[in-house]
Amino acid sequence: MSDFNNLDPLIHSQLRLSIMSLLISVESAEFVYIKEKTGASAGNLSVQVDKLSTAGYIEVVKSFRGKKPLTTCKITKNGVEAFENYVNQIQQYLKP
Amino acid sequence: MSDFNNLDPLIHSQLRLSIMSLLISVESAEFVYIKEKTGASAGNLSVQVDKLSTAGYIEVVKSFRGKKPLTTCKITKNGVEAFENYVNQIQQYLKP
DNA sequence: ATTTTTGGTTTATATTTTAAACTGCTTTAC
DNA sequence: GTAAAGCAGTTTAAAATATAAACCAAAAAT
Repeated sequence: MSDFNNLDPLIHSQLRLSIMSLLISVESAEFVYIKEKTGASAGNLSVQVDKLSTAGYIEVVKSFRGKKPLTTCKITKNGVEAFENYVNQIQQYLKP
Repeated sequence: MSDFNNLDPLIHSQLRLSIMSLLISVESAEFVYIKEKTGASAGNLSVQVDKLSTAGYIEVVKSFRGKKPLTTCKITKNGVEAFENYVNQIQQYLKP
């Protein structure tokens, strides 16, 4: 069984993969920054950030900068693990 | 832009990725064989094979072995190209 | 001869993704 | 000062996808 089946579906998604691979290389990132970097719409990003957060892969903190709302995302230990797992698996499968 | 966006969505899917990565390393493969290797249900496999075929990524030939229907799949030149492209891109993005 | 199996396809349902519309506050323009 | 426009998101609804369930025709088994 060449099982791509156990590729974590929560990570295996265009946008969530972008988010995770951005967050893994950075201490934390603001919503707007992620939005710009990934090119996602605010709505889509909001939903996907929620999913990653619910899964415990990222931590989301809502605060304010001056008077404007500020949403900050940070990958969790679990998130790092899940992402590395995903990468290892897909690398394995797609090995030349 | 760390663009995962141009990861061909036709290939970026659990099952279709399985199918393609199986077909790329083999001259051709029978439906039943692919089904066993990937662990997919017949229905799901049928649909995804259709999509890859419609996209011109694989070629599907329906014949008979003895008296039983036999569906054979073979990756096309376009398919090889698309797959290699996909692999290169994701390798690039996920490079450690 | 009818039941089961094989090799699928079609259709319906569940899930996911994506975008459109909305909210609440702020700043700018008039 | 108040209406219009912007910013930073969220919620909801619609479109697309994936998956499974139901089905079909022929063949094999009982």
